[in-house]
Amino acid sequence: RLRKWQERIRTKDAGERNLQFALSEMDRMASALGAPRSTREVASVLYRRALNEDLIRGRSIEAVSTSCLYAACRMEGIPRSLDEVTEVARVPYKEIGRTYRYIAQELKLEMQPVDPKEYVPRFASELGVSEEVKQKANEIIDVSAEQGLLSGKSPTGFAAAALYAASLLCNEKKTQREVAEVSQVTEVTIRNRYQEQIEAMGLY
Amino acid sequence: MTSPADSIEIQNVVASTGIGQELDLEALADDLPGADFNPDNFPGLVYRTQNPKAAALIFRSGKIVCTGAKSIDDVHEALDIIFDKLRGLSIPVEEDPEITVQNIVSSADLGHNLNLNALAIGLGLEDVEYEPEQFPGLVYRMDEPEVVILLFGSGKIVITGGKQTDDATTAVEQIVERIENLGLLG
DNA sequence: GCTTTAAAAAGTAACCT
DNA sequence: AGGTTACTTTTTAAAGC
Repeated sequence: RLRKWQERIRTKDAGERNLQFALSEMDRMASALGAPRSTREVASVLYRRALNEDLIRGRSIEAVSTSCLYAACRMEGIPRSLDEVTEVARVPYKEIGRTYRYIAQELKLEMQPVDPKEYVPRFASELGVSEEVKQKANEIIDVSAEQGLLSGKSPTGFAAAALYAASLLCNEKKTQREVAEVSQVTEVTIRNRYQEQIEAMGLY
Repeated sequence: MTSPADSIEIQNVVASTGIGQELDLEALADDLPGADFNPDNFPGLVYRTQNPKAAALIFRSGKIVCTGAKSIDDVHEALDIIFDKLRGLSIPVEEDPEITVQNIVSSADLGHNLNLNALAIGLGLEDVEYEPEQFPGLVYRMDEPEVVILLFGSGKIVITGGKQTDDATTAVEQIVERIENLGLLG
């Protein structure tokens, strides 16, 4: 009886210690990603829910913490791509993706696909383009998505191409290389999405 | 009018069987030309047949997995070739070992582009996995028949996890009906 | 969970010319 | 800029770590 009681305390203490570690990890990554405090709070709520529903068994605290932060950014409408998250994480891309899908399913988060427009403000400010370019990029995204070009495409690449096209249309040209750098997408992908988008806009 | 069900093509059939006889894979690797055996990487010996094209994983226990065949008949033909090769090596093989089809992978074409974003919401986010950042296909798990369907923006789809030939047909009819009811097909 | 095998779908990426 | 190769997803059995 005493053993069980001691074990319970030990488990609870371990859980608390692990929770503190998870919270500090999420805080570290959120800082590195420049995510606001609200996002860290959402992420910590997700982690506590995962802990309460025993979703961490068989997975690393690192992977669950990282996935919660990735999900929280999306839920707050200020997504970080899996590539960006991987850069500040201590677990590989594939494991973050797999753990995120598991957590999202089990916690019934019913995550909507990321809207490429949600990447525009951040990429645009990193590129240092005007408000006009942002608006044009959003317009390009809406028009080409309505024409069915978005299905299956990476939201990051879609946003990157729209920003590249918008920078040309607004005479504030950014090179494909510059856009590729801030969006973590290859120039080949930007070129491919760009061609489809300007055709959709009737601008070729 | 051709229906999507008519576009179904079986792409791969996975089946398991066994010869009811323990095998010395090291010796078998030497006696079977073209056999790949790397016990450090994987416990099974890999043997490929050319006609029909298939790959067999042969285990020490005598159990065999056959994959890559384009039809159930091809699975039987490929395994018969392997059974005969083993017999030719003086390894006793039962007359007609039981062969169990474990998985059939098929492809089909719905004939219209799909708005995967709308489809994810329409089919129910709880039953759907659609993460275009990680993979361009929408993953839909169907209960009856119990198969997994991958749907792409082009309208092309993949049906996998079925054990019977008509699972794919039933699945395609079901998914077409669901998408039509959602007003998302063409 | 991982290792291996096959196959389709479409997107993205890496590498070479 | 283009082409090739290769990886992402799903399924499934096998024996063993």
